[in-house]
Amino acid sequence: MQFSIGVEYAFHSLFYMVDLPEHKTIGIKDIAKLHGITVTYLSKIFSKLRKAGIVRSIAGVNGGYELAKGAENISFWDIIEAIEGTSRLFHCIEIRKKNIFVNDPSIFTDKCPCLIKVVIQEAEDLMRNQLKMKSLRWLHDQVHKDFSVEKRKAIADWLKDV
Amino acid sequence: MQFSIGVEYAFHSLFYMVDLPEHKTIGIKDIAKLHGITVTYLSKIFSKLRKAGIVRSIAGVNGGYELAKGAENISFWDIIEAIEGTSRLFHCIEIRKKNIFVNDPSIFTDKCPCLIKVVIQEAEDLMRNQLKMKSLRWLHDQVHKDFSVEKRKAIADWLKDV
DNA sequence: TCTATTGTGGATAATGAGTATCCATGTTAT
DNA sequence: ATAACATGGATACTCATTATCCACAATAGA
Repeated sequence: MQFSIGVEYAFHSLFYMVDLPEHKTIGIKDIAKLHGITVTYLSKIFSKLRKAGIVRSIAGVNGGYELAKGAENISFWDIIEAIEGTSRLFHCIEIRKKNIFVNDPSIFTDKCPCLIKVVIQEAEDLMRNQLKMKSLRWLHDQVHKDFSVEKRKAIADWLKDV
Repeated sequence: MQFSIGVEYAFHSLFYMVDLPEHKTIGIKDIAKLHGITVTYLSKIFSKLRKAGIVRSIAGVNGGYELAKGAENISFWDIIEAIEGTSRLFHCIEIRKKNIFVNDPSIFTDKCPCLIKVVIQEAEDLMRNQLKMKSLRWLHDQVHKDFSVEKRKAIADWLKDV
């Protein structure tokens, strides 16, 4: 039970896009090369990010992607939910409906929703809310603080040429 | 990205075992019939619960399963971890290692562990801790509070005969 | 207008985890 | 001894994820 690899690709792709100069886009081709994966595969991931309103696409020559809103308004959970979808960790499929006590409805009248589901979803919400509090901007600033001058320059140069 | 169905089978199986009289065991066969699944499949789930120290097995005639400790000492998370394992939601496979900046090690010297992983794991820990606070006993008492006298009797009678 | 560049989406295959069953084996009360 | 019970190996089926190829649409610049 893990997040898909697409979440990691999304995080690391978006991380570099924070430094993109205003009105400059970056092509899928360049990010795919950066990660060593194919263009068409990464495009599926960016398709999800686009539908979630995290990035914006510009078609045609010199087109590409840019962040659809400020990095401070893109949370960790926004990115995860864009890739993983909105489904819950515990999806009660009501196996109780099949159990032997069901034959007598007067005896088997559980309250719905199932309490197990409620408890697990409440715990899940704690996690989600924590992830909603950390933004892509925060991640970017924390990480860049520890980058050397040379590394920041290397990234900036690379972004200039793509 | 969801918990496996085994988690639900485990919860609903253990729920009935709380009412089991002292030193009385229940056979896999009866629980499997209750849920409408095969004995061998449910035995895989109970094998995990046994290895996690949640239930204890007695082989041979009149054998079966019983809780290995008090229901108040079995948390929601204990049950989930027994079935799902201990792996984390976000397992950073370090795609950065493949990226183009790696060719120059003096430039690419990220601190490990990856900050993305740290943040997600901290959020996950909030969820885990919340699930560690709710016990099987608590679930049992909350649900039984709302059960009718007839239903409680039906369950008790069923447990007496298995 | 033509063309090279860039994103979009359908079709498809490979992989791997989860779901599920059957059967052989070991243990134990009667 | 035997019937009842758990255990573990082998196997197959299903399904989401991972991944690629290709045809198509959009667009900037020659």
